[in-house]
Amino acid sequence: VERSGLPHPDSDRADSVQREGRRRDGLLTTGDMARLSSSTLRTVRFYEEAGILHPVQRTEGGHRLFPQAELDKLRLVGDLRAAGFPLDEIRDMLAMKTRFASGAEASREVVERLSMQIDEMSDRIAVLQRVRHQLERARVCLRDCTDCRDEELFPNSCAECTAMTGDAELPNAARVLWNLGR
Amino acid sequence: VERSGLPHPDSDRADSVQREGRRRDGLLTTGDMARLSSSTLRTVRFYEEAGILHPVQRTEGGHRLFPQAELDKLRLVGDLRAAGFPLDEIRDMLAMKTRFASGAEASREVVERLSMQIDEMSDRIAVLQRVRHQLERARVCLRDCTDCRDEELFPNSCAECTAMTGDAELPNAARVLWNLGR
DNA sequence: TTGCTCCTCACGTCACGTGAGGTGGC
DNA sequence: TTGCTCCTCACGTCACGTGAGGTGGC
Repeated sequence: VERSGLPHPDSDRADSVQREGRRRDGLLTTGDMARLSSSTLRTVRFYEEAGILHPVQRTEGGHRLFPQAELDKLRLVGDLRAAGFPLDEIRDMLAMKTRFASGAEASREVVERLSMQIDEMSDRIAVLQRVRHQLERARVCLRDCTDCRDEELFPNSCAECTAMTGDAELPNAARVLWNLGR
Repeated sequence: VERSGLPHPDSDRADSVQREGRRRDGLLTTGDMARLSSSTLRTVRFYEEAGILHPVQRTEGGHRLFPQAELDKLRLVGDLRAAGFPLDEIRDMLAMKTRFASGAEASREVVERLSMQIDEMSDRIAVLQRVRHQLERARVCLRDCTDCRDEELFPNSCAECTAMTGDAELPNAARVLWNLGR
């Protein structure tokens, strides 16, 4: 399996300058890129093919060599992918600055784009929190059944059990997981 | 385009009993399922093929008919998919109760599974919050450039600008989006 | 010289989207 | 009878995973 190790702490910049890149010219191999971004060799190559990463050069043997800035980019892309943004949008965003003639204009556009993405992320976080809360409520309901000694009701008639009927607002997850109708 | 309308509010159970399903026998068509779960016809069919949804019957013409409980299931599956869980895991979870002989045992297993999923979700929420915070910090940095009137530095030498060098802790997103090296 | 690393195809996977062309049901 | 709804293939898509078979570089 082609995999990378070690998570990358966003902190400790000082000695990471020493550790990042084992080559004396400061360039990074595909493997360095993968390890230092917690991604994979395949992902680095795929992102190059997708026009997102650009090696500064290749060795005679065809090995890619990347500058440090490409590692920073890869880390950002990884974060944005984890946030759920598609590669097309990410690529477009990375090229934004070059599309405008003045710093003021570029800044306005990039800031607006960032605002939209921040809002999207807030929406996604809210969805996750809502679903998590539903699972938490379901867990509370079903924990009561840990003491169940009933051999009559159990598999198919749990809906008639007092443990279930007691609570008026049964969360949907509990109803579905416990095969209560309705 | 085969799409469904209207988001489903998790609340108002009372009148949804009337609105859900336009048929007098209380059964739901594929289209009803899609609309009432904010998914699509394709998704409903795909979930049946995947062994997750089960129509109670088909009409002579081959139209699927689902009971209300399958709509509840579809809604839960939609929530869990939005939360990032793979279908295999969801299917397995939906079948959990049937795999145990006693209610106590089933409860313990389901509760433990829910706990793991809740923890996973908390991790994902934490990641999203971290990335969102990074984008927010980048936005603050780059907003300063909205007043940029410099025609010398702009596209390529922003790294030398006092607006950038002033702040020691430039977030990675700002460095990458503004093409500052390092 | 020996490994470990990196290379290029190329097919597989997951969860659907997107038509094409045809029938059903109130 | 006219639409709108639903049907079944079947190929496409996105972001990689996963080998197979071969070479590079300290």
